[in-house]
Amino acid sequence: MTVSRVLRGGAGFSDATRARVLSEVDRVGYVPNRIAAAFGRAGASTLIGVCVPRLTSPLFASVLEALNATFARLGYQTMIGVHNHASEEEETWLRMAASWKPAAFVLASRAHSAGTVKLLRSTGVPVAEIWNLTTKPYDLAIGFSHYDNGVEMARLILGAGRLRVGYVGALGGQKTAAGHLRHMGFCDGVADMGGKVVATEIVEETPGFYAGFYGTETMLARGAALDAIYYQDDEMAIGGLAYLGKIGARVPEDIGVAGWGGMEAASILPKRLTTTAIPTARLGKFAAEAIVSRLRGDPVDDVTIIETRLVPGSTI
Amino acid sequence: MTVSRVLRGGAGFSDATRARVLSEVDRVGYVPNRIAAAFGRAGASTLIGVCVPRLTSPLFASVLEALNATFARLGYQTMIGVHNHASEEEETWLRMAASWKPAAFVLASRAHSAGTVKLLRSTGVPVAEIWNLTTKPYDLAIGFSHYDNGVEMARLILGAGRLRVGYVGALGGQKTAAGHLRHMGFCDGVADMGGKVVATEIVEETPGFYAGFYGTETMLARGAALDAIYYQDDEMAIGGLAYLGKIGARVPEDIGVAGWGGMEAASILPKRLTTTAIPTARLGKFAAEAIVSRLRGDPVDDVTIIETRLVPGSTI
DNA sequence: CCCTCCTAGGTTACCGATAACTCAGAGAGG
DNA sequence: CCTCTCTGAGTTATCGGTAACCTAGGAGGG
Repeated sequence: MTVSRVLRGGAGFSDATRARVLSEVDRVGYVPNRIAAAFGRAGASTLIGVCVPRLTSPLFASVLEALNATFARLGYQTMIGVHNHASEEEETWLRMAASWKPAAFVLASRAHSAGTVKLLRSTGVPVAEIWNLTTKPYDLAIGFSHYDNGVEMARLILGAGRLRVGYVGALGGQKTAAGHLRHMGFCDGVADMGGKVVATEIVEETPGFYAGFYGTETMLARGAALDAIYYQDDEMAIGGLAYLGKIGARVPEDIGVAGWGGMEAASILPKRLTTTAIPTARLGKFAAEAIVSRLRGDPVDDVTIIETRLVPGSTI
Repeated sequence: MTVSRVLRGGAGFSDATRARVLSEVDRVGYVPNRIAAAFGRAGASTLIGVCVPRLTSPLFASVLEALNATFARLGYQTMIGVHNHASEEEETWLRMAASWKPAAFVLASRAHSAGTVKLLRSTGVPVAEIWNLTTKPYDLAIGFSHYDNGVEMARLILGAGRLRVGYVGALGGQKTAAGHLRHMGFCDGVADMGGKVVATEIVEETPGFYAGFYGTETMLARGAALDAIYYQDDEMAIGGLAYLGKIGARVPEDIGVAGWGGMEAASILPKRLTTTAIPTARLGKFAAEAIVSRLRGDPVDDVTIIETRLVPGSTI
């Protein structure tokens, strides 16, 4: 008990005892068993379950890196899950993760299955929903509105006098992803501004450079005359720019291009890409800090909007 | 005990009892407590500690995704750590992770501190060292030789008659990373082939598109005449190509370019990038399966070479 | 009919940290 | 000098799963 008290920084021991404990701990190389600690009292777990759609998306990787770094700094460990934009996979992972009795969950997904919500409720631990702001958060929500991002980009493009626009997205297996929300916001925004979404191409591929290249090729092959193309993300926009360059279309003179995400890949383009910058590291750090605050009983806002930034660039 | 036996698929119960247990488990929504299981017997843990240099590098993200997916499929959970190419950070993480008594560790780093090795030894669990093949693996090693990758690319470039070459890398904070090994292999390979590394530029930035762009600019500003440039990775090579395009240098006529990694970003280039393709998903899957085999007591090779593939491309 | 073996299922003890309780001794106050 | 309080430190019980052990009863063989 004295060792436990000393190591956890409590009270009830003298300075001499404290020193003796620390030296002995050092001598024998004692490492507290966190499994036992988490087992004894459920609230003592320092494990956090984090479930994201993919690890290979630059933006999610960045969010995860910030989450993990912040949790580690605050003394928590991250257990990861990947749900591939499928709510059943999220539920499967959650069932598994719940059996580890983590202190909290961080979920990045647009919607949860009924089973997921029931499971979360039965665990009773704090939950942070990140990435897309849901209308009715389960517990904590940290993110922004993808729909609004789409609307804002529509305003920027249409405001520049480009009325006949196209959209290129990628399913990557699922249409439940946040990109779909941006697409809907974009369409509504275009309609509001008196423009028209002349062409839409949603390829089956995983979002990425190639999907953007290929999607642009397919869409333009159908022969629509376009003033601008909005892409699901920057990587796709860069792929699209590569195709446009190949066919000799001048950007932004002949056609405008806009992406989303503010990804580093765009930094090498000769022109600055018109996009929406997402402060992924800030989002991850904030979400981790919010969860820890909640665990410590400190007051936390239920909903936190992470401000995204429309980057006008020079491709529109 | 009967419930435990049924759920873990053992013997010692009748079919009728089994059915009754399963229906009752379903009725009350019983979820086994893995913390308790891992606590009761140390060997029963299904937690795997995985430590990688970064989460935001496309290649490591891909390896991690494959590791995590394979472990999940085989009933294991992944606890992640990030060491930023610093062996002290790896040791700090390992000390923390060891207190969770994981079943095994997967480490992606070029070298471990003495404290790390001592800690690993004291835990006694299987360890897979991935990414770079060490000369003397601690337990299991799965990867390839970055040094040889550098030598091979030197042979390809010099074999194409390009004798005056440059190298552009990025420290990203640490020179202990595998990129440093490729650099050394490249230099040795160039010397063997009778060429000369005329210019070397190692920028302080994190490896990426911008580091490649900026590194190329800096290196060329020093005025060396070059036949080809070898980049630390494909993203840097793409950044370099962007700079070369900006100054009007033709590739490969005026100067050759080679990258490393076989990254998806290169798929949009008008020419196919000369590079070395790394089967990251295969590496991650294989490493996870090897660790699980070892945990199950099945025979496993201590050292597994994952074959990388030199992609001649058309930029040399 | 008895002995042995087998099977289905139950009982006990254990893992390590820690909440809650107990206790010894020192010091203070009357 | 006695009691009361406070402090440092020890003791007990607990969390849930499971290895190891135990037991009742049935089957089968001699």
